[in-house]
Amino acid sequence: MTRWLTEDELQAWVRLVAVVELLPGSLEQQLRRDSGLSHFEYYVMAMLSEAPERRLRMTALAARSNATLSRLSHVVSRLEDRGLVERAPCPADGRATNAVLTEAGWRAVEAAAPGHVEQVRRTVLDALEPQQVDQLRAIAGAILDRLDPDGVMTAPYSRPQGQRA
Amino acid sequence: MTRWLTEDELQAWVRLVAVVELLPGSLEQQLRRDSGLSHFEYYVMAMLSEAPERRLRMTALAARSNATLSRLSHVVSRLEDRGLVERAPCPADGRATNAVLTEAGWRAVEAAAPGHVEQVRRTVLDALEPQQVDQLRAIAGAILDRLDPDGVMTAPYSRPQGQRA
DNA sequence: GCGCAATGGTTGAAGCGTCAAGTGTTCCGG
DNA sequence: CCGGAACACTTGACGCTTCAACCATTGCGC
Repeated sequence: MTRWLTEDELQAWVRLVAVVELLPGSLEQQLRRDSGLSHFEYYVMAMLSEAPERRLRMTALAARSNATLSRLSHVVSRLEDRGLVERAPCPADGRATNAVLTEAGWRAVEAAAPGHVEQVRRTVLDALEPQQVDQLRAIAGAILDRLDPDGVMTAPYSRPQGQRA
Repeated sequence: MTRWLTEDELQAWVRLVAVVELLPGSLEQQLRRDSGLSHFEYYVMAMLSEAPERRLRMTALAARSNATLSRLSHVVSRLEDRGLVERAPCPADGRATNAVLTEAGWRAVEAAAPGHVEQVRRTVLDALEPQQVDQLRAIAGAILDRLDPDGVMTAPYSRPQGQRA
């Protein structure tokens, strides 16, 4: 009783899978080469850089970056060793930990951002017509309603503000 | 001199990143739960199941699955341990190895396919209007021209044939 | 207040991917 | 043909993610 895919659906699907498979590697490669950061490390630090006080609780940071607390904890430990992030106990809740971007961390993000945005333009946005960008916004939005109904991952961007990618 | 992203571009980009980040996990989870296979294992075996004789040379298989030869070699070793795939030296070229799907491997793919297709429908295709599926096909195609100019990853599907995802 | 589940986070071992180095073929110039 | 370069992998060590177990703190029922 499986509803198999039509030819059109199959092609759309195969291409989407290929994009999903290839895009992370492309971003990863550029960032690692030019900034010595993994995409995940960059993303975590970018989230911190946009947060008030450049600090966020581990749980919030994990949600925004779609990571388990464990993964985040390990990564923050490594970033801490490199002096890019610091941990600070949360005064309001003794169980919680805040991750704080250091000055060096801020500079690292600032330095990495332009190259990253360039890469995004090169591989995605500049490949599309303006109307396709709109279509992509709608399509990705529709898919996200299924994948992430609460919009946890896009939360920081859901209310229009001037922010970098 | 960085061309920063416009509001529209930023939103499209943020959502695409979220999809790219979330979709693999969603597929992974369903497959692992229902079939005990990782998405990559499933994908490799699906490629084999569609190949003539259900066999492919390691290099070709690696290209189709966007993996390094090393990664593929490790994965094939594990699948071999589980009796789902076998290695056979290639008679035509002494350097080459063929990966062959076993009967058990074929049954595993057959068993996993319906659930996987269901998941694809649930999370992506059924979330979109028919015209959006067409748009997605064009958009993903345009991005792939940048990411994978030679169309290595979509090669098996470039010529229309009746095949499952 | 007291006990106990829930919350927030860390840790260590195991598994998978990557990278560098290695083995054995095949191709090819001379 | 003979030697070296290119090719098709394989292997082992290292790094990152996951998973399960763990500890400390907080909230809550009573």
